[in-house]
This record gives sequence, structure tokens and C-alpha cells, in this order.
Amino acid sequence: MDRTADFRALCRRHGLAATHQRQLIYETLMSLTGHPSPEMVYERVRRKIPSISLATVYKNLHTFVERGVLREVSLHHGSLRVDANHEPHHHAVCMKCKSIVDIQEEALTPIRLRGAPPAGFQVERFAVDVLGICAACAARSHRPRKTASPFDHQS
Amino acid sequence: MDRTADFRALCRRHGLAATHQRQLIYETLMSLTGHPSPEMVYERVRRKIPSISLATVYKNLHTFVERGVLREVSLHHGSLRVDANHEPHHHAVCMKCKSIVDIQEEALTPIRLRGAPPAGFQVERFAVDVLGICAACAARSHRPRKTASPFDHQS
DNA sequence: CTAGATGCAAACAGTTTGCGTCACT
DNA sequence: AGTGACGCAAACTGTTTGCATCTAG
Repeated sequence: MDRTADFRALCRRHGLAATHQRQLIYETLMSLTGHPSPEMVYERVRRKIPSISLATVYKNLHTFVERGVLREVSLHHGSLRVDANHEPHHHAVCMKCKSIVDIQEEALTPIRLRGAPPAGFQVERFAVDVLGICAACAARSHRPRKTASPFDHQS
Repeated sequence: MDRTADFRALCRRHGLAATHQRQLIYETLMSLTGHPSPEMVYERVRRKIPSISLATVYKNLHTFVERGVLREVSLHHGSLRVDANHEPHHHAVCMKCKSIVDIQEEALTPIRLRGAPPAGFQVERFAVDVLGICAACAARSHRPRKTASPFDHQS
């Protein structure tokens, strides 16, 4: 199979063992247009490899992200975060410590759709995350200390 | 107290009972510049009301969101979502069913920072979520059927 | 042959729920 | 007085981990 050859090449390139389950997980991911949850991937792969475990799916998703084969759709801050700012605004999010800082709407060039949105999609608003590394984390990575905590440098 | 009067007015406006714990939760939220986790709010409020329970914090956060006093910083899709698309792109996210569809970068006007980012913040990239209601959910709300599932209409 | 991958089950973190009691209005 | 809020503990969901076994290279 062609597919298999491609996948083996991909694995070789990223220093990964070309496992049957890994291949199915990867191909399932690629075959779906959306961004399926781990559960959903698990369910699909299970139709081909009934003995696969959900933990294997999780381990592989992380492996893929670590090795740069995939990226996370959006960083999850790990818990419910709430916003008391009623002005339209956006967020600067630190990719290391996940701290979130508000950014005024005017700090960004105005955003508009150029073409049509996906068929039938009713646009409500644009939410922009400016992703990067915050001052505290940048400093930390020069003279590394303890593990970063999201709240070391919150008011 | 002034604060207390303001808070009572806010509650009256939103049809909520002006509870001591509710007030402390609210004021804690407002006093922090960042977007603290429920745990963090709990820890802070506990210094003033040691008997408060974490469940109360959660209940109030949700109440505040329902009543429009607060909004969620960003919708959490509830599970790890992964992206195999290596082209720069953005996402259309349905606020009802949380499905995610890729949008080409060129479909949006280019985004740039106008002023300086927050002090010392090293910008890496912009992630835009176009928030709205997808076609399937819009249709569903006309002739409502069963509960929406994020995957009813994924490939 | 050996490092790394898998599968299982148990552990975790964050969040929600049910329910009896209590407190705003 | 009555509705809604609180506090507690137990339940749940999504995710991670430890470990014995297996397999790709």
C-alpha cells in the first residue's frame, strides 16, 4: 500500500516506530474534515483494531504534537476561565504558562471576512488570541528556575 | 459600604440574591487583572469565608455567565482537539455544538498589532476563532429535534 | 536484542449533582 | 414564608500513569 509507505516515511522522519495502531490513528485523523475528539478517534479506530485502548490514542496524540506532526487546535487553559471585561477585546495568551491578558480591540487591525463564511455559518464575532511568550516566561527561560506556574505573575 | 451597594444593585438588576459569598466571588474576580481559575477564586475567597465550598464558586460562575454578568474567556470544546493542517489557517467554531471547521488564512483580512504588545510579550502568531452558529445548528433551532451533538454533522 | 509501544486498570483533575439545611427578599 | 443559595459528599468526564507484555527496528 501507498498509504502505508507514506506513513512509514513520516514516522522515520520523526523518529517514531511505525505501529499499526499509530497508523490507524493518524489516518483516521487525516480522513476527517473536522477536529475529532480523542474519544471519537478511539471509536473509529476500534472498528479496525478492536483491542486498541483509549490510552494509546491519547499517548499517540501527544506524541504527534510533541514531534510536530500535529498541533493543538487551541490551548486549553485547563480550567474554566471567565471574563468580566464587557468591552470588545482580545487576549494575549502565553504558550508556556497559559496566562491570559486582555488586549483592547483597537490594538489589532480590524478583522473582516473576505469571502463567504462556511456555507450557512452565521458569524457572531471574532475572537483573537495573540499567542506568544510572556515576559515572565521569557525571563525564566534565560536563567531557568523552577517549573513555570500560570499564576506566578498574576496580580 | 459603596462596593456592597454596587453589588446589590448588580444583583437586583440580574435577578440574583445578593449573597455574601456571591459578592466575594464577584469582587475577587474583578480585583484580578488576569482570568483566574475557579480553584484560584476559591482559594482567595476562602481567606475571607473559610467555610465556602468549591461547588459554590462553580455554581456562581455559571450563574454569572448565564445571566450575562460574565462570559467565558474561550469556549472549551470539552476535550483535546488536534490539528493536522500545516497551512496557516483559522477556525470557525459553532457556539452551539462546538464543531470546528478550518478557514483559510486568506479568508480573513490580515491581522497585525497596531501598538505594542503587553510589555515584554513575544508574539508568535494570531489565532482567530470565528464564532457563530453553524448551518446544522441554525436549522435545528427552527424545528428543534433531539439535543445537539457536536458530531451529528461531521464527516 | 532492546528501546519504545501497547493494553489494562487504577489514579487524577476539574467539574457537576443531589440533597438537606440555611438565608435573602 | 417561600424561593433560591449554600455546603457537603458522592458521582462523572476527560485525561494520565504505572506496569507487565509485546513488537518494530
